[in-house]
Amino acid sequence: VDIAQGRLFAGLPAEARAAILAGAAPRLLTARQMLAPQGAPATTFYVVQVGHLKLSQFSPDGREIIARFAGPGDPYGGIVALGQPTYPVSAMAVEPARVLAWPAAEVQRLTAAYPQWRANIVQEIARHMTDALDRVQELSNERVSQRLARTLLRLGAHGIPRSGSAVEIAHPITRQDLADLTSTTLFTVSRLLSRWEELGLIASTRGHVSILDSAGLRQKIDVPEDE
Amino acid sequence: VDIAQGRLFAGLPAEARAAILAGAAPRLLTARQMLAPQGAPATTFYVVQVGHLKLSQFSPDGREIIARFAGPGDPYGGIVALGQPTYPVSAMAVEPARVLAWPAAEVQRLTAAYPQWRANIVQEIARHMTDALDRVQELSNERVSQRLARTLLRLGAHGIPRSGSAVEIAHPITRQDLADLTSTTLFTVSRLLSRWEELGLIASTRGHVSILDSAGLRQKIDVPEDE
DNA sequence: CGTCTCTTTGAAACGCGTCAATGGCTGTGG
DNA sequence: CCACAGCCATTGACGCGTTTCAAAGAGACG
Repeated sequence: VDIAQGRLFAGLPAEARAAILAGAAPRLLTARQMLAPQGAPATTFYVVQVGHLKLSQFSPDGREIIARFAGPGDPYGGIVALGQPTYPVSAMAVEPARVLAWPAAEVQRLTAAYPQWRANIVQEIARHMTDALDRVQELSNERVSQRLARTLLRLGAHGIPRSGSAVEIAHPITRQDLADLTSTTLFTVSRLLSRWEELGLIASTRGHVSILDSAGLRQKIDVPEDE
Repeated sequence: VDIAQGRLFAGLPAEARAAILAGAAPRLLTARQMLAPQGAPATTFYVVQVGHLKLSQFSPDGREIIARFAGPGDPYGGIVALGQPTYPVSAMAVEPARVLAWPAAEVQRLTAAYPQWRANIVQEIARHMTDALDRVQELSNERVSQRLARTLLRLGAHGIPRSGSAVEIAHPITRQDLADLTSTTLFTVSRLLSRWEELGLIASTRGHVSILDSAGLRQKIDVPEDE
C-alpha cells in the first residue's frame, strides 16, 4: 500500500515524496461514511490509501450520478490545487477505507515547493475533464447495453484477477450503483446482467460482479444487442 | 472589441495586459473554417476577438456533439497551459471571425511571468469541467424539452437585445446545431420550436433564433411539456 | 434561376423507464 | 442460534417520449 509509487508522485525524487507525505494526516473511514459532500468548501486534498470511495453528484430531485470510483493511489479534491472554492462531487466510502489528507494551506506550500507535484495533480484533473466529455458522447450516441459493457470493462481494468482469466471488480457494487454509473435504472441493469450471465460473459453475487469473458463483453460495445 | 477587459485578464495590471497581448498574433477565419481539429497536437492557445467558434466533438460514426460556442473574449485551447498534448475538442468558425493566437512556448513564458493570468485560464478550464458534469446530469435526468429550453436561455444570455424584451442569439445556429447541443435529433428540435413559436415564446428564421418570452421558456425547464 | 441546404410534418417502430409483485441473501437482536 | 427486518435482485407487463424513415416545402447562394 505504498502511495508514493503512484502516478501522482511520478517524476519526484524520494526526498520530495517524503516531504510531501510528511504534510499529510491519515484518516480512517467506515463503510458508507461520507468524506465530503458536493458543494462543501474545498478545504482538503485527499489520496486514497486503502479501500474505495464513490464519487457522485446528486440532482435536486435526489437522483444520483456516480462520476467514478477512487481506489488506492487515486486523488480526491484536486481542485483545491486550482483554487476552486467547493467540491464539485461528493465522496463516500463504499467499504472501510484509509485516506491521506492535506489541508489546503499545506497543498499551497507543497505545490509551490514541488512544481512537478502540482503538474501531476493538474494532469489528473485534466484527464477527468476529458473523461466527462467522453461520457457526454457515450450518453448521446450509445445504448444502455453499450454503456454498461464499457463501464464493466473499465471497472474490471482495476479489478482483482481470479481463477482462469476472470477478473472481479475490486469493490462492492450493486445494480443500483451500475445504473447510476451508466445513467439508467437498476431494472435495465438487472435484465442485461442476467442475460450476460446466461451467455457466460460475467458472474455475479449480491454486491459483487466478475468478468469472465472480457472479449465477449467488448463485442457488446460494438454490436449493441441483437440476438 | 477590447479583449483585455474580459475575465481572462481580470486582476492584471495594464502593463501586464499589454505584455501578454504583445505575445499574440491575430488570425482571420472565414465562415466554416476549421481552426483546430480534435486530437491535433495542442500547439496554440486562442482567444476569440470577433465572431463565434463552434467547439465540438465527433464520435467514430460521425455524430457531432457541440460542447459550446465561444464568442469575443472566450478562450480555446487552455489545456496547453496545463501541458495536455492534444485538443480534446474541435474548433470551427460559424461566421467570419478573428482570433488571437499564442504559441505554446509563449504561453509557458507568460504564465510564468504573470501567475494571475495562469490562474484565470485554469479557472476557466475548471468551469468547463463542472459544466461537463452538469451536462451529464441533465442528459440523465431531463427530457429533451427541458434541455432545449435550458440551451436556448444559455445562448440567449450572451445574445443581442432586440425590440421589446426580445433577445436574438448572437450567431447563426441551425436546428441541427441545437440538436447537437442538446443531444437529440433535428426533427425533435423542429417540432418543439414550432410549438414554442405558436405559443409566442420564440421567433425564428432560417439559421437564427430569438427568445421573446424568457420567463415562459424558463417554465419549460420545470414543467417538461404537458398541454 | 437552379441547386443545395435548412426546415417542416406525418406515421410508425422501438428502447427503456415505470410500476408492481415476488424471492433471496445478510446481518442484527432477542 | 434462529428469526425477523431490510436491502438487494429478478421478472413481467405496459406506456410513453423519441428516434427513425419518408416526402415535400422554403429560403439562400452563386
